[in-house]
Parts: sequence; structure tokens; C-alpha cells
Amino acid sequence: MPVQKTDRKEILKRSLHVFKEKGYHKTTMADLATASGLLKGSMYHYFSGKEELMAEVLKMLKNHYVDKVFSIAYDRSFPAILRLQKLAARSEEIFIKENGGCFMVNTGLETVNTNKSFTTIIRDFFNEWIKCIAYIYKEIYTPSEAESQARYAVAEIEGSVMLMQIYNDPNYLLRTNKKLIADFRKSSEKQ
Amino acid sequence: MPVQKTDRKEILKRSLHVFKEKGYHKTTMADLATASGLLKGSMYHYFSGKEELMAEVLKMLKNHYVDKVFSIAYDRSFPAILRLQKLAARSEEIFIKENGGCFMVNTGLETVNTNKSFTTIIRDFFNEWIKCIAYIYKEIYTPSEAESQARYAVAEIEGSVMLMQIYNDPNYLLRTNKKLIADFRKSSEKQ
Amino acid sequence: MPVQKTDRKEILKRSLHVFKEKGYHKTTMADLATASGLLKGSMYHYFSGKEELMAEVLKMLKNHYVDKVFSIAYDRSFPAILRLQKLAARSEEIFIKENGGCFMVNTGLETVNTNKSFTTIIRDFFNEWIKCIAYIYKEIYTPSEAESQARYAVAEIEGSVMLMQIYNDPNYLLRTNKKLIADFRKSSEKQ
Amino acid sequence: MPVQKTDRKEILKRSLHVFKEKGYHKTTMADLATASGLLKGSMYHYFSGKEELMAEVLKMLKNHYVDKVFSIAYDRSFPAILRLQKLAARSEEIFIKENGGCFMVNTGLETVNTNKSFTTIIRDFFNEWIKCIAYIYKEIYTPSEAESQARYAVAEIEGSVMLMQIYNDPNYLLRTNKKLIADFRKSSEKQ
DNA sequence: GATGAATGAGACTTCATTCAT
DNA sequence: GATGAATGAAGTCTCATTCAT
Repeated sequence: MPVQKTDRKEILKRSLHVFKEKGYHKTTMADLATASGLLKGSMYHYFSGKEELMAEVLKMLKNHYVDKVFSIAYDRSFPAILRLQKLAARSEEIFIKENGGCFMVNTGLETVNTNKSFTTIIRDFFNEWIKCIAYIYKEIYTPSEAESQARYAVAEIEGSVMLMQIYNDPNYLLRTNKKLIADFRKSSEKQ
Repeated sequence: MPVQKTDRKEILKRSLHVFKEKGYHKTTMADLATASGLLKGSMYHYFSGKEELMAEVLKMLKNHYVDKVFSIAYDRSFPAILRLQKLAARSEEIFIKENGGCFMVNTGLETVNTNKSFTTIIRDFFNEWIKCIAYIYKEIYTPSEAESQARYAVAEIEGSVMLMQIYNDPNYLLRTNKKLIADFRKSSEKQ
Repeated sequence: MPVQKTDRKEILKRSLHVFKEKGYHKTTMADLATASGLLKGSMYHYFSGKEELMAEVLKMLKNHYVDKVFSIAYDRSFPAILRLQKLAARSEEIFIKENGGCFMVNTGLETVNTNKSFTTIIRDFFNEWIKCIAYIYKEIYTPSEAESQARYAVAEIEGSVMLMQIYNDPNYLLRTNKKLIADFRKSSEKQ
Repeated sequence: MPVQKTDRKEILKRSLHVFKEKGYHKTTMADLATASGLLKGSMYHYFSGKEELMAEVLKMLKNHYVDKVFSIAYDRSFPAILRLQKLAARSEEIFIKENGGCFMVNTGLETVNTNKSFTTIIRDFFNEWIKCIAYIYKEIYTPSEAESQARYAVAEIEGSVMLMQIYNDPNYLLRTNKKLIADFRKSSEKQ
């Protein structure tokens, strides 16, 4: 019955959920098709294969972060500390509510030795994340110090998200975010 | 014709290398058998299946860390700062030299939704790690503050190891270790 | 958006090229559609399916041979030997230049056990070919001897075309044609 | 139930029958497995895939021809004409009785544009065939003339086999063989 | 007439596991 | 204990064909 049942964007969104749940290698094209309301064979109208599909999921997600999350950092109509808090709040929404964990890291680590093309996209994601945190930090640090601190911050957040997953306890992330904000406030006041 | 005499421990060691390289789901029993000098069928004399084998690999590795690495923290014949440095040095050896990344985290994230039994072992590993760092931190912090700081430290290290893998650049870990040691020294001196 | 106006004849011609290249079973409807400047679904406005399409390709080609090639044999305004030479020259053009090999034979052998309807058309083709050669041979042989010799000639030509394909060397056909013409000349002179 | 049900050689023989019947592309691994009394997956214990399997079938067949058929030509305990007759008789057995047609040619033409590795083996087969006929012809022709005549003979035989398949009439081959033998006898007597 | 999304059967292949020897 | 043939379910992907627009 050839009626349009869905579109690429919709398939990508639904595939993202499945990949989050099961990881790249454990997810089958049948899983993705079912989630999209299609049959296995129909997926190949939209994507040349599983690998391309995942690459597009990653790109979509990266763009979403850049447009909807990291952009918060550059909105100078709010004070730096508030922007940092907003970023933290958004990260909590994303990493905690939506089925636990950071999809970029989980995918990155699972595929780092088997799918180099994914790594490139994931690297872009981290570049953007570090850049946006550094932008805020530049209000109180030198540019090079800001970037260095941003890298530590991202590492600490991601490490916390990982522990959160292993322990199934969101407090790991919540505490780290609070600490990062408190540290920033303290450093601001020193000036 | 028995190609090679071997035993469980030897199989576990060789399997660890393969799992590190390819991850849990991408590794086949044939890969593990080849690495062990056995044929596929022979693996089942030693382990009931792939899942049990991985569980034993994780246990072996956890015990190795407890005995050979985390034990450093409890050797009070060295000053705290030196023990911290030794731990850092060992972690660099492990995470950088041996094919990049933290096997516990990589396995944990890949299987967190599909193999609960692995997660339990990995959680034990992190409990021990945090505990040993906290033991050192207690020399300058209150017990509860020490544990809190230990958790941050482990999160930051693991986050750095992850970025190290994604960026294929060991400096992420090296810088973090230096920072953690410097912070400890500074805090020590304040007292 | 109609990409390209076309018609059955044009589709058949373009499909012939693709079938020549890949054979019947390896050719997909998508290949044929692409070659025709259409999309897959549009092919079914012209032909009921792949099998009918191939049948029509074979008929078109057979008719082309009858009208444009075999007809040479019946043009008594030229001497027999010249007609034979012309036929040889045309066969060289067809079998050598256009991507090597005899489409009728290649298709016939590939489908002889699976698509009886093709075989009928291909048989017609050979009937016509043998008949036209026999027509020339009758100038020097009895009718029954002429037909017999014509069959040998066609067999030898086709065998040479086959070896030409396997060895990727057009000389197999060229030598055979020369020999057939020389034999005919010799037999003519004896009379 | 892991008991040896067959072996490589047996699979090759049975696969040959199936490939003869359906051609390379139309034959599925399931067809071959069924013919071998195995399940699809079990075929991959013996062969890395369909392509390797066919390559081995072709090699086996070529070797069979060399050892059991072409070798007749070199047995000087029989006169040349008798050796030629024996070869003809064997070729009739092979091409007529066993499901019609020459497997080497059918496979060669079907795959000449898609599987170069097959072509190499098939070329070897023809080299050997031409060589053995030439060996007999050298008794009455110069070496170079013998080889030339051998090539014509093989072409004519194969062309006849092809017509035999298309017309489903073994007389095409039978007549050609008779003619070749008669020609040889006539040429012998002239000397 | 042209489209192209959807189908669904079926292709090749992989792999954890079993078990007779 | 070791083998390796066999299994069978499941994986990714292909393709001739249909049909609503």
C-alpha cells in the first residue's frame, strides 16, 4: 500500500530511541523498522543501510544540540552564571529524563574501533560543547584558561553521566552540575 | 590434536584483549577461541557461553585492580601525595598503553541495558576505586567530603579517558591527572 | 515531473544494452529504469514485468537481424561470395564492437531451463540465420547439403564468438569468418 | 546433530548438478544446501560463500576433464583416429546425457562480466581441450596448423552444443562429431 | 503517464551453541 | 579434554512488483 507513512526525519527520531535503548550493534534493522511503522525492506528507501542511518541520527542530534542547547551559551542578554545554569538544567533534562546516559558517548565508545565515520561526528559534537562552555568561561578566565577549564568541565559532566548510568542514580550528574556552578560563582566573585 | 594446552585463566586473559578491541557484541566466540588457540566448540568446556565468559573476564579484571592497583592507596609507608601519584601513573599505563580506554566503562555502557549481571560487577569495580581514592583524601578532608571528592575525581578521570578515546589524544587524561594531583597538593598545604 | 519523454522502442533499446552488460538475472528493474530515464514504477506502464520486457527485447532484436542483416543474403544483385562477405562483416561489427558476444546465445543459455518463452524466440532467430546462410550455399550445394553446411557454419561462428568472449580476443571470430569465406570460394571454384 | 553428513567433494558434485540446472545467479545457497543434505548455514563450514563454491566446482570439473577425458588424446597405444573417436564419444556422453549443454560455456557466458575469477578457470579448461585435440592433429598437420584446426574443432563442437540446447536436439552435436572425424580420416588418407 | 513509498519474499551470510566422536 | 560438523535463528540487504497520488 504505497502511501507515505513517514519521512526521513521521523524515522531518525524513532531510530534514535531504539539505538539509545539497545546500542548500535544490538539494534537490528527490524527493530528500527518496527519503531518506524515500516517493514524492514522499506527502510532502504530512506537510507542505504544501518550505518548511514546511524550517521544521520548522530548528525541530527549534533545539530539539535548546537541549535537548541549550546546556543544558550552565546545569548549575552543573560549573565554568564545564568547561562551556565540553563545549560546545566538542559543537560539534566537530556541525560536523565530521556532514558539515561549520553547517546554520543555511548555510541562513540561502542563504535570507536569499528566505525570511524561516527567518531568524526561525535568529535564535532564535543568540539561544539567545549567551545560553548569556554565562551562563558572567557568572562572570568583568559581564553586559553577558559578552554582548558571547559574541557575539564565536559569531562567531569560526562564522567558523572557515566557513573549515573552504572549506578542508576541521577545524583551523580546533579551534584557535579551544582559543583561546577558553585565553582564558577566563586571564581567570578574573586575578581 | 590439542593445539595448545591452556586453562581458564589464560583464556580469560586472551579474551580480555579481544573484547577490548571489538567490544562485547562485535566479538564472536570464534574470535575468542582463535585468540585462545582453541576451536570454537572447545570454549564450552571452560565456560557455559559468551555471557559467562565476559562476566568472568570482568571479575578477573576487577580483582586485578583491587589487588594490584587500588591497594597502592592503602600502603601508608608512602605519603598520601605519592600514593596519589602512583595511582595516576598506573592508570595512565592501563588506560593509555593497552589499546586506549577503560574496559569497565566501555563494557558497562555497551551492555547496561542488555546484561544486568555485568553492571553489578562493574559497580563493584567503581565502589573499590572510589573507596581507595577516598581513603587518601581522608588525610586532608572529612570522611564525607573525602568520599564526595573521590567521586568527582573518578568521574573526571573517566570523562577524560572517554575524551581521550574520542579524540585519540592521551593528553586529556594526562592533564586531568596533573590537575588532580596539583589540587591535592594545594589543599594539603592549606592545612 | 516527467524527466524524459520516451516510448516502448526506446526503452527496449536501452534495456538491451543493460541486459548485454549484466545478463538477465543480474539486471534489475531499477537498472533498466535508470537506463531509460524513468523510475522503477514507471516501467510497469510499458511492460507487465521484467520477463515480458526481455521477451520484447529479444523479438525486437530478432526482427532487426532479419530486416537489416539476414536480408543481405537474399539480395541477388550481388554475387553469393560478396553476400557472404557482407554477412561476415556485419556479424563482426555486431559481435565484436557492441560489448562482445552474441546476446541471443548468452540469453538463451542463461535462461534455457528457466524461461521457455525466451527460447522460442531465440530458436526463431537461429532458424532465420541458418536459412539465410543456406540460401547462399544453395548456389553451390544441393538444398539439403546447403542447409547442413549452414548449420555447421552458424555453429562454428557461435563457437568462435564464445571463445572470443572467454579469451577476450576477437581473432577467434575473425579467423573463423575468413575460413568460412575461403572454404566457400574453394567449393565454388571446383564446380 | 554433529555427525559428518558429507564432505567437500560430495558437496561439489551435488552443487554441480544444481548449477547446471539453474545457472549461477538463479541458484541459491538453500538450493545447494538441500541438494547436499545440509542446512544453509552448514554450507559455510566448507566454503566461504557461493562464489568460492562455484570456483571450486569449476576447478574440480576442469581437473576431471584433464584427467579422465583429455588424457585420452595422449595415449599413443591407440591410433589417432581412434583417440579422436573416443574423445567424441566421451563428449557426447557428457554434453548430452548429463542434462544438456556445456557447463563451462554456460557458466562462462553468464559470468564473464561479473566474476572474472571464473573466467580464468574456464580459460584453462579450453586451453587444455584445444591442446589435446592439437596433439592428435599433429599426426597429420604441422604444429601450427594442428593448433589452428583444434581451435576450429572446439569452436564447432561448442557451437553445436549450444544449438543442441536451444533446439533441444542432440543431433546438432552428433553430426558435428561425425563430420570432424570424417574430415580427419580424409586428411589422413591424403598423406 | 509518472511517481516513489511500500511491500514481502527471499537472497547471502553470521554466529552462539550442541554433541557424537 | 578437544574436536569440528551441524544447527537454526537471526542479521543485513535486494528486488520485482503494486498502487495512491
